[in-house]
Amino acid sequence: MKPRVAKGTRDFSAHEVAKRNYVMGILRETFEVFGYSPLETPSFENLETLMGKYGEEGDRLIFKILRSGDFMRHAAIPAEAKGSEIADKALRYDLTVPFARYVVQNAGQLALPFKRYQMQPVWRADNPQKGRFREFYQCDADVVGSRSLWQEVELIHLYQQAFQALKLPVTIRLNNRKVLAGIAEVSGVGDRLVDFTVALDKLDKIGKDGVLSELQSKGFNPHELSALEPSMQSFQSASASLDFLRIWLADSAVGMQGVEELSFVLKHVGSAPLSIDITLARGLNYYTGCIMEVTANQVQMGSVGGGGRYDDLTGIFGLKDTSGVGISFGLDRIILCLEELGRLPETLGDAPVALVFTLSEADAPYAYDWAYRLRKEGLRVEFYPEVAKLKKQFDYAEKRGIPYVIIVGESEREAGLAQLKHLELGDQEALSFSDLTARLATY
RNA sequence: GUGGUUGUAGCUCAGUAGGUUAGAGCGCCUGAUUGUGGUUCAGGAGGUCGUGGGUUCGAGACCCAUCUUCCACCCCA
Repeated sequence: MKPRVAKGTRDFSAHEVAKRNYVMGILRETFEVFGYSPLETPSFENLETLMGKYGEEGDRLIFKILRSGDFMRHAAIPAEAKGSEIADKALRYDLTVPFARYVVQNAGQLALPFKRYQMQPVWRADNPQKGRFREFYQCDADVVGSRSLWQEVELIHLYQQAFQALKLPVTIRLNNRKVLAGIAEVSGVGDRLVDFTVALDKLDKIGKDGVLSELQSKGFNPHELSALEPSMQSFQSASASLDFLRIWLADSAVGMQGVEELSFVLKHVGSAPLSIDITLARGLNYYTGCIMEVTANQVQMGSVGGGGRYDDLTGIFGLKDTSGVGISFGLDRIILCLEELGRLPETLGDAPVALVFTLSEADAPYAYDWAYRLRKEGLRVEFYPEVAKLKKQFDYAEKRGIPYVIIVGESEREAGLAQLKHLELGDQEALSFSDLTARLATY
């Protein structure tokens, strides 16, 4: 059997972990600056906690975990066992639903509004593609217990500040589910909102004709199609699109509310790289108010983040009237974008600064003692544990990206010094312990 | 879940209309060089050709299944 990682998963080498830590560090810092506290939840939840929260498509992509022991014993008809009969747990699909579960479970203790951030892997049984994996990290910030639109403004600024710190130019696209509901309402297709939004969401990809023909195949009649057509135009500016919607949706209470919400956010969001996009729909069906999506400007990649407001999420777990709004960063895609643009810092080094050579069994204790003392000084030092040819030890240091080599042999031992050699420059010097420490500390 | 694509040495890849012991470059190991590498030279190790069936006198090449890679759809970070 050839060893390999499971489909859609990856190993992370030291270098890749360093990149991930760099991005997560910036995100953590930003989250905390904005007043969010960390939370971690289990890798898997009870199946019923997750099922039905992500739409029909989402249910299909949830990784289910077989019951332990004789997992067939609950199946009424073993030959036709249903997933829920032989599996009772599932890997988390996102961080939002486990968060909602946590909020409801601890409703009594939490001070509202409750703000949390969470950075953990999630799993989806999807087919892999560019920037798309079956195990990937999400980094979320959510707040529950406040209907204030200032939360939306704040989250947009959080996006702005985080991506600025990451040096990744992005565009935040903003829309509101209520606007979409309003459009459907005034067009007489309020009962088929989902079909409409799913098709509309593809406008930038398949064009107006593509959207129309998809709607047609879903059973929309010509009259309805022409009623919906105004939603597929492009606008000069955000204010122009809002002006248009105010007239078009005047007869729809929900639509007008959506327009007012958009214009409030727009008014207070200042210089953020924001664009109103009434074709933005997003699939997750728990969103009820504002929805947003972030795309990198110079990289061909799916979205690097998304989020929105959900009024009923905790309602599913029995806690009514608790509105929430949150955003998500796609860590893996962000790293891919930064790599493509060369925006990752070069000093992500994790390697030791020096490798102490072992020349012979007799020299080893003295050489090791140098490593021991340097480590007590807090220096990252590696000790070569075998007696080996110098060529081999040099090659090892080279391959690991270790800049300095320390050689302590018989003559150095007698002098109480060590040779410090810089691999790239090739220069070498016999130094005392304190001089050597000072040299490495300033590297 | 659907459609296409990929899989040969540690890595990148050759392998012609099915025909003896499957090749190259890089890397790796050993030596020239018993305390100073990166160059050079000489030698060497390493492959159940993704896996399982099938066709054939004969399969790395052809057929089927399955897994995997990448891409697209669906959907999404």
